[in-house]
Amino acid sequence: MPELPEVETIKNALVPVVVGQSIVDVELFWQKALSKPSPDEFRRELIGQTLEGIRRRGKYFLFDLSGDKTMILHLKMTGALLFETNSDQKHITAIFRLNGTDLYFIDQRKFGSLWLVKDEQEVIGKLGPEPLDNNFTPGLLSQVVNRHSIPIKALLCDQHAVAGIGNMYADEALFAARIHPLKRAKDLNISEINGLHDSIIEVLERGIRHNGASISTYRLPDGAEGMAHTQFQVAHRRGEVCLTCGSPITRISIRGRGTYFCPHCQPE
DNA sequence: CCCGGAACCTGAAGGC
DNA sequence: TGCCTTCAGGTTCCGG
Repeated sequence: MPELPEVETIKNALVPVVVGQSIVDVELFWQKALSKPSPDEFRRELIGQTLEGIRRRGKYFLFDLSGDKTMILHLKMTGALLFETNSDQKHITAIFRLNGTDLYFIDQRKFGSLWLVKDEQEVIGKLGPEPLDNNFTPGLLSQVVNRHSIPIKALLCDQHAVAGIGNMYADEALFAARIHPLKRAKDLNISEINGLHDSIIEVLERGIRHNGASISTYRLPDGAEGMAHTQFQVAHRRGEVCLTCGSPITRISIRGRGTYFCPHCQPE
């Protein structure tokens, strides 16, 4: 599932290829993916514009255009952005035909979303801090954590608390920090918060270094798989043992999300 | 404030 | 083999 490292990896792969290209045509096959504006307006406004840059905020892609609007895209759970296609691609949500490349927005479960807006804040304005920015300090994390009494796992997945962390990397960060996922956020002490801060950065950066995790449908734009899942200590390791202590990895459900952890390394 | 559940979707996996 | 159910999890919303 695309989380911060996956979105960052895709963005970094797209930039050298598509930035500078102009949009020749836009085909939208799943209209419900488009939150704003209307499909006609979307197509009319995009055609002829140049892609001037791509940024990431949390799990969102922000496409800077030569006009005064920004196209925003979210892959949700099964979305992918691919160059060309391997002929039998199903589930095409949209095709962006550029003057040098065709960019396909593929989405098996059709949860992905698109926007074209003047003010990007109306889409991403409520996101929490970027965990890989310099301003994401232990003190900032402490402020966020102390405001909530929900399980720390649930808080890490809340995009309004910290942006970009999803189910997989939340489990990985908590394992690295040796914190039980059900521990109430505000019950974390200073040293746990400091450790969690460092662990969040560590697991996200490791994810990026390994090109993201191909647990599900995630692919790089050229179709290659990421390797970050081979580094996972607990996430999606159902039925396996902890690489640190040999205890069986346990799976519980927190807020309806599968949560993997080591009960020995992450005691209550 | 916190939680559970539903909704949006499809395909994979498991049970019988 | 095949039908049926459950599960997967990013985000939002709604009710208790």
